[in-house]
Amino acid sequence: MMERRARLRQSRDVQRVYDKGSSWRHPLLVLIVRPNELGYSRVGVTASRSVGNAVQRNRAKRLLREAARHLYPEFETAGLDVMLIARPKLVTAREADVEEALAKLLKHAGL
RNA sequence: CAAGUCGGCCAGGCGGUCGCGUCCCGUGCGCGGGACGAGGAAAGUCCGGGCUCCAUAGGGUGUGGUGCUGGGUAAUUCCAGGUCGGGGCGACCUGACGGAAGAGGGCCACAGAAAAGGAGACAGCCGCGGAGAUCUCACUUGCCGCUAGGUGACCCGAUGAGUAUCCGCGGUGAUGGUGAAAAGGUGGUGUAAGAGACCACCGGCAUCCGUGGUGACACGGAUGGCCAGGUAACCCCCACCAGGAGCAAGGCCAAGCAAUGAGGGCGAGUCCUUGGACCUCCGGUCAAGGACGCGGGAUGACCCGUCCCGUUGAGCCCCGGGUAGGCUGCUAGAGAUGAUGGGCAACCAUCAUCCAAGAUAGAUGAUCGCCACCCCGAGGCGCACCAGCGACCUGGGGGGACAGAACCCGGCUUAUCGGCCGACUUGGGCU
RNA sequence: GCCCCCAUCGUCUAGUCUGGUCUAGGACACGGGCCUUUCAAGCCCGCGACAGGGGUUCGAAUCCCCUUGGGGGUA
Repeated sequence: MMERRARLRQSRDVQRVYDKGSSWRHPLLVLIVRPNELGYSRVGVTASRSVGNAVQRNRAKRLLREAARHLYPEFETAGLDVMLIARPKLVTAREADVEEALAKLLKHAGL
């Protein structure tokens, strides 16, 4: 994943994004975005029980991180807190498909 | 060669590119380099322990667990060996059975006569008592007939017969049927009919003795009463074991609120002694101490007992406020590998060498190439009349499971594409 | 992560402790019929479940074990 400061790690940060952020959906994943005041962007990933067992949840989160790592330069300086939520179909997807889906969502979000 | 049994092992490999976590080194603080980085089940959380905190005079009653035997182990519901029962031709698998004649209670639906301490008579069989034929023969007699004979009446007599049958009383557990289960089996004696009522043999049980074994138990002998249903994964009895919670345990730091709280409610008292002050000087109020009682807490299931606190405030409930950040625990351990020795084995002892994940919105990933492995179908080549076969060659397509450490171990259970190795059994063939 | 609890017709439940009378009962829902001009209500009939597997027992929704799926608590 990216370096530590570019991750969303605190429970309160995640909760703030969930409460106040704007969301965009895709069959593979959901994107939630909220501006922060740090001058750089942070990314968090999550996968609920509905995605599958522990192996499948880890796999889903790794795919999301990998896609976010590749696209991070696109929005690094935008100063946003970004949450990526895995959906069940993500488990069977390829990394390139995930990256494409994330790019599409970021475009919709105006980045 | 075929079929099978048991045990062990692996969980594709190599190399690029881009990344992640921990530690170490260097640094121009931007970063660079190096080492290490999931499993056999990491899973389910079903057992057992370590570790941490809380508690810990004692006694009793419970609750939960275990249950052939002696070992192994830190410990177990685990493991290995033995014993017994069941299954299999066998290798082997599997189960527990402590106790139901050693305490007691409960339950055994339906069916069936009867379902549990010895009961019970539905049918059947038998005895006794009572009632009691049909029919046959003879006697008497009517009719028909020449005779032989036929047919009817009478209900006196005889026989089958006091029989069949019916009723009552009793005997019977052998037979039938019911059921998961009906109180040993076979043969005989016996009897009115029968019955372990008695006898012989067999099976099983109990007690005692002997031999072997640490023991469960096995083998042999004697005696006994003649035989005792199932269920304790129903209560229970016996023996043994178990204090409670869990790393979100626990410790430290920081931050923060009205700083264990400003509010509301509930909440257990009488007596005696002493003291001085006040009052309306009988007495009451106040302070200290004591007795009995009451309330609460600890003894983490309960009771007694013990200890502590409170009885103008212990404690409980409502309401309200704040933090949920960092460090530590955190990985060197019942540790791994090898050798030697002991033991049938599980396992143990000694020595040597080695250090091998520590994440915390939670690291071990993404992608590409090559080579192995498995499957599918195509072409060539070879064999073949065909069907087809092939361990050879060529180039394609597809597949690789179950699953992710979260304090750490030992087990169990469950999931799992496929592959390899070893030991053994049975059957067939060849030498 | 750890610790608990639960699972019965489409839904809510009774029965489970104390095994048999369970072919598993009830309510709502659903389907059909009667009634009504029609609808509703009412009456009658029907459909419909013991999460899965194994064991104990003559017999299991019930007792025991394993698995699966839900729910709750915990700084």
